[in-house]
Amino acid sequence: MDIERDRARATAKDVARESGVSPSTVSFVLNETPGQTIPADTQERVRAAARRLGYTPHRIARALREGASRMVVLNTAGVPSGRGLGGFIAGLDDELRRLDHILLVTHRRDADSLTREVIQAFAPRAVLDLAAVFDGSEESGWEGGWVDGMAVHTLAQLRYLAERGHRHIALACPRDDIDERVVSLRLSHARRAAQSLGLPEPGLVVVGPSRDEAVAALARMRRERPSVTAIAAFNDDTALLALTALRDLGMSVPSELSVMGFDEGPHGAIWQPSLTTLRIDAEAYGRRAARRALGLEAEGVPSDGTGSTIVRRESA
Amino acid sequence: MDIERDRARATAKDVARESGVSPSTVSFVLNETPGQTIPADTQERVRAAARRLGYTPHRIARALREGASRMVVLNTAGVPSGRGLGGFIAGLDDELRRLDHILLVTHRRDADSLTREVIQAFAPRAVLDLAAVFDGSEESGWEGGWVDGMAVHTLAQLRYLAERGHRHIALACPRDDIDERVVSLRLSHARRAAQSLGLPEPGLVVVGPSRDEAVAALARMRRERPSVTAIAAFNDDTALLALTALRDLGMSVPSELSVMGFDEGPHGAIWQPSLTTLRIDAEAYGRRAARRALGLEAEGVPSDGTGSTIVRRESA
DNA sequence: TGGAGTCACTAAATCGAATTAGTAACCGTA
DNA sequence: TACGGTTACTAATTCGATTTAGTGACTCCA
Repeated sequence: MDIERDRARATAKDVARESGVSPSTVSFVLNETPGQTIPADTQERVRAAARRLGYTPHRIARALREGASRMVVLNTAGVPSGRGLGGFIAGLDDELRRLDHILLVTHRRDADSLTREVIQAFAPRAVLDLAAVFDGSEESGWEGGWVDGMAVHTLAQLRYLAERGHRHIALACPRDDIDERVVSLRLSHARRAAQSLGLPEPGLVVVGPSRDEAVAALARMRRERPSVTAIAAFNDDTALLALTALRDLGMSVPSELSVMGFDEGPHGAIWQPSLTTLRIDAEAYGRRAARRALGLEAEGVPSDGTGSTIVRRESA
Repeated sequence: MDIERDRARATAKDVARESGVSPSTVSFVLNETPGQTIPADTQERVRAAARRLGYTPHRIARALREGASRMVVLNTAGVPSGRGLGGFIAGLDDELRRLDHILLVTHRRDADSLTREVIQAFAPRAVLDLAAVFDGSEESGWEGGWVDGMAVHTLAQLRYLAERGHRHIALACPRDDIDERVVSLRLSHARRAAQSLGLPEPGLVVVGPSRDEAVAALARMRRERPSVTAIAAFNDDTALLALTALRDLGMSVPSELSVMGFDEGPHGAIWQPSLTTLRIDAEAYGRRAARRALGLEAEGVPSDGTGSTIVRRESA
């Protein structure tokens, strides 16, 4: 269980006493407060004392004074968890840590209550809500970030299929606990991508949530749009469900129909047939999101289409 | 991105002014401080003012005063994420919320640094580290909780196989990013379960991390322990990898070898052959863990073997 | 040599809630 | 009628870091 209690944690006052100055001076030295003139030897004395006592600022006290904790909350509710999200979180976490902030992740579906609660509770510097982001709309502050990256990645997915000769493509999207906004943003990206590739408007198949429903949906698609030769899935799990349904229908992949995943997950490699998909490296986007959340300039982070690679396997 | 800032949030002082009493009285009323005698009409005046102003206590200030935030941190690093974990978290979250605490989940692999950092930063009431819990050892404070539940569930898994006539069972465990301690605890549970069922000591197959390695491991098992007729996997993903490897080896499941998963995940149902597994309802354990973390009596939570059901499908 | 300006600091206020130590006013009773 | 006890509150302190407003001591230039 690991409850750890402060065993007489050192405060700024302790450091002050130890180094023979006032708490104010300790603060000035340790925070390198601009406009203060403190000689190098005093600074060294203070720093040494802080080190000796193992002083770490009490962040709650600091947060009370500053009016906000050095903390960013990310709510992932409703966003599928492929490798891309993992990378995004890793990048975000790492960059925030570098900026002396802490990332905390929540899984709440009801983003509203979560957001309000956490804000009330801890006054984080920022609350990032992935699902809200996918509203696609407007001034969410994420432009150029992961979301625009998603547009580029979606283009890469469709381009791969187009290059292999597919013109009539269907978009497979899930109906489970994934947030609708996320799905519809991906769809609009896909439509635009198809257009820019000179493909006809792609159709839509909703696979799931159950296996039977997936089978029914694909059978219907087969009847109503027999020209479709490839399926671009919303994510790997959707693709796998589609593969299962196609097998149930006795169709062979990829000879009769190709299937392509998105945001590589762990199961595609061991499926039968194995799943062709797109590996997304979202770490850089995570870093950028971190800087943006703190109101810093995001520098040196790629905003172009790099960061995704085709994982070519059997299904497409 | 959703940064929300306090737009002039009401403080206890505001409530005091509004209701014509002192901040102390406000605190007494709203916290129902024992030993204070405040007439009902005054109480009502204070509460009404609080309501009118939309007052919510500033939790950072409260945390500074109390020495700990009303918050519990759960680190899931290295624990596989089947449905069981999800349920555990849901139960934990819900119960903590009921107790006016907030749950925050982190994904850090290096639990140590995480723990230290978060404790320093926010002084949570408790930090739960699932991986550490699985050290299995001693006084972790979790006895009787999810971990002991795991022992019972493991027994249920092996019993199902035993009842279907299997005597020589191999335990399949993963070699990926799952914490070793978790794996070894499950193994010791499984050994004890086998013993209590009167089965011979079960063997061990390490499947993975790659498909090729899984194939090699199962081929070796086949050679060296041909009497084995069933595999009890560490979790669903391990089971699926084993199924894939067996297919690669041209073996048929379940006629030549049965495979059983653990802690039902989403993919087993759509696999070929579909995966027989165990569904774990860990929500009750989550609730119990919540109360325990806050030092309360855990009441009315099942500690016996209820809370898991066999999901019978094709593979075993 | 006196006034302005810098240096090297410190005292005190602040953030918001909780809590300890009081303090008037009243009530009963010895 | 004076004393103890309760009622209904309030003032002041605390948590720990940050920050504003100072304050002596010294330097420099006129």
